Amino acid sequence: MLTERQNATFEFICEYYWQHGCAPKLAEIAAGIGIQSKGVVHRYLKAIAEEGLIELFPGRSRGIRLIKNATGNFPREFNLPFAGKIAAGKPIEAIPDQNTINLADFFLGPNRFVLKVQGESMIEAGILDGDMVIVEQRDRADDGDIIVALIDNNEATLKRFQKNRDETVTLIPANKDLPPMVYSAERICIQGVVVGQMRSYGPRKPKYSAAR
Amino acid sequence: MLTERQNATFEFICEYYWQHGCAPKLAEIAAGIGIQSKGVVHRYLKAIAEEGLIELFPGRSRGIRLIKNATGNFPREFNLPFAGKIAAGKPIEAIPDQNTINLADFFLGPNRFVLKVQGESMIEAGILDGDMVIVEQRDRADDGDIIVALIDNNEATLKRFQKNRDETVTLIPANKDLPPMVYSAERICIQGVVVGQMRSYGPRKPKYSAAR
DNA sequence: ATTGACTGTTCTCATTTTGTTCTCTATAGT
DNA sequence: ACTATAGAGAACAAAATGAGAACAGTCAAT
Repeated sequence: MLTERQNATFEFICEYYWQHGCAPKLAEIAAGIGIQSKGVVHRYLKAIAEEGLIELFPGRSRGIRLIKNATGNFPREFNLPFAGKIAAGKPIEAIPDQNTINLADFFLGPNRFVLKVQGESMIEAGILDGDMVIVEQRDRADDGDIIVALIDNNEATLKRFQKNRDETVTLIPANKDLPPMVYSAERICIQGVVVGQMRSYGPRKPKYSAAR
Repeated sequence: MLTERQNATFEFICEYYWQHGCAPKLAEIAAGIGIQSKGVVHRYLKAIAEEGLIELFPGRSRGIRLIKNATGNFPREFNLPFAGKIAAGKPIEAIPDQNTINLADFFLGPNRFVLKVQGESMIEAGILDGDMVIVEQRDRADDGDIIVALIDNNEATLKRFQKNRDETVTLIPANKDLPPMVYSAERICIQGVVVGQMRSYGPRKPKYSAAR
């Protein structure tokens, strides 16, 4: 169990990590939690390491590695170089002031989960069989949103949503072969709204990690 | 675990790499991080190589290859809850032992960058106007791969790749309105292969104060 | 092939920074 | 009084940083 100051130290380290992408040095931690002595910081670090929250590399500068995250800190280092726009017939056009793209901003958010899509009902909206969709849990949607809906508390489906005036809703597939369906509002339970979509090509199959 | 200056060195290399398309030489790195000595730079390079972030080709000029991008130093979790499969007409089917999906495994990798797609030439492959594609830098591709190609060192394009017997290649759009194009192999320079694709719906319309 | 400029590699040396270990003091709470 | 927590600060060893010289391999031009 960490003491109050040890906890403050740990949170400072997490935040520093999040901002800088590397561990702070002792003097920085001291300044960050409002004390002068590096020696005291070192004492705290040993205690935190004892708890298993961090790992220390003795003697090394910034020799701290986070084992567990403080709540809510997203890794800022989840990004890829952003090369610009590609349009048919033109050279790749760089976009100034944006040379990396942060996938966290792109996908992460509260109350989101991932579903793997089976079937081709949304193929004309660019959602293919096997794609992943990121769904934000909500109980209402706007017209035109792609939603995950439960019909009669039984069938799940992925369709475009449209609310009608007469207390009915229409679920519209993006597939010429499938007709839009009209339901009375009570039969439809909105599970969430699709906020993102992703697909992985190539021999490398998407990996899943079991929950800890 | 990199030190502060080693990290600065590494970031400089990454930046230089994506800016110039090749690795910097030692003197350039030295100037870039604000020191005089090539020897010091070399010491840093060995340390970074030790961490597995770059690969060194001894003796060669600009003999540095990036293994990971600037942010892949330390492992962090990047997970979303994985709810299972959704297929039309069935309940959502949970997949045992796959409760979270790791976006890092899905998308991150060496020599990858992101392009924003303009135009609808790949629309039937589920790549829409405005989508992002993750491209892995490579100079060769297999038949059927979706590649980023440079035609006559000028035009960039995103097409499906097919190698023909007679030293030509065919670039095939996924759009009925556009014909496949045949080029002599010398005119085509493969920039990379699409390994992933993603799309973000929104940004969400201003939220009206919805009474839940 | 030979040359010379360039670039990477390997050293040594000096300096600064940083982590580590101490001792000492102070404050609360049982 | 005793103990646990907090903090200051000194002293020291080790790590990190940097300069620069000397050498060797690469590469392009003659």
